[in-house]
Amino acid sequence: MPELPEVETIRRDLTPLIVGRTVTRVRIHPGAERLAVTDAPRDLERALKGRRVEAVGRQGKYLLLRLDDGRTWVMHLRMTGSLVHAPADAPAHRFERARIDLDDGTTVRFNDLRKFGTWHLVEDPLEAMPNSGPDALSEEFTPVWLLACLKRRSVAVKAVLLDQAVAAGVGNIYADEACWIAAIDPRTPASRIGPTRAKRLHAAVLQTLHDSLDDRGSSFSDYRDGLGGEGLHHVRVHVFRREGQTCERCGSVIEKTRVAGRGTHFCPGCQRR
DNA sequence: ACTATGCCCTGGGTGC
DNA sequence: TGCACCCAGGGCATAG
Repeated sequence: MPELPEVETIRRDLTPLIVGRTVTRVRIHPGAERLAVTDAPRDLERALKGRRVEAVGRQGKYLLLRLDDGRTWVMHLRMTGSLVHAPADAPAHRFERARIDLDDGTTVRFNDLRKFGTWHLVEDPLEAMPNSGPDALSEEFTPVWLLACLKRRSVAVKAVLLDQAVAAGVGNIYADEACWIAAIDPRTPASRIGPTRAKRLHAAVLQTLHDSLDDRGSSFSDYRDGLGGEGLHHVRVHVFRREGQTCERCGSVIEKTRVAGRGTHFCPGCQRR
């Protein structure tokens, strides 16, 4: 599940390897046609051939490859996607869905078990992510903004954290982790969170994202960094997928439930409504 | 405007 | 061993 720390790790890995490189060929493999959203696969392959990558950016969970014709190649990895830089002769991963050849003889492979990943080729990145709000690590994501978002919603606080219009880049892992760090029950109605707890929750979101970034992300299942390696953070989480284990803060047994349609992990002892 | 639900997709795990 | 079934979930479409 690549969320903000995982996508940012990939961005940092790929930047020195692909910026300044020209795409010599793109192949979207049979069965992966849905990867190409804005154009038919063959058209997208043609449009990308010969383009030079000027910069690799990120907004929330989207990776943004700015090209020399001014357009942006917007990629989303969804749950099981990865982008791995590899030599031309490296064997294809079992779930390789597309391959990008570069002018220095290297490649980037797009691997994606569940085929949920998307590629957009657009003039303006916002076309590909119309519902994206402030990136969770940007200056626009502030305690005041978070409080305002919480105040006007009746759903669970975790559902608000998962809303990409509120804090782009936060997904299921880090929403659970942030609620634990802030000692807030993820089921709490959002509008009941006051200024004090909103400030605490905001700090918790930043903390969990930075902690994971320091570990190059979490590899619970399919996530790989830009070099094919695993992240290290999944062994350092506080609650995510730790149901039945002991809470390190209060000793209670961590529980799992469903919130906003997502598996949700929390400590019933120290996370308060 | 908000909220809930289903869809996309496939491997891995479970139970019989 | 085989098979049916369920689960994982980000973002979007749709319905209420």
